[in-house]
Amino acid sequence: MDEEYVEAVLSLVERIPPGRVMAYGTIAEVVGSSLERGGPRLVGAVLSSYGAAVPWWRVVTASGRLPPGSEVRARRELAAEGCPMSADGGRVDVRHAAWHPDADHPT
DNA sequence: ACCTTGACCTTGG
DNA sequence: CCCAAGGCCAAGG
Repeated sequence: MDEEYVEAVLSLVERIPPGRVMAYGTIAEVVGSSLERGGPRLVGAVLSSYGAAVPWWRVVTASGRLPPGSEVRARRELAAEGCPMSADGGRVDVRHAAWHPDADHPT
């Protein structure tokens, strides 16, 4: 696993504002556009192994599902941040919570 | 070098 | 809305 790629992913995840989320695939696109490699699955692998120190719960699947195995934890964190969720709280309302670094463009 | 696995994504039933 | 199939890229056995 490339140190460079891992760092790129982790630093991006750290930039996701509280209450907002980013999909694995979106991260793969952003990071991949500069490093020219990787895909959604690789992003997942990175967070799974090295994501403990970053707000990994702000990364969800394209359909708003929470990371398998850590759903309870993620759900609690997101709720505390006021992230828009489905009524049952099992999924994130991606339509309203999705965040993209370019959209956060500085003035 | 080949095959299997995985915190994925999209499309079709 | 849920489930299954194919495509995807890289890591591990």
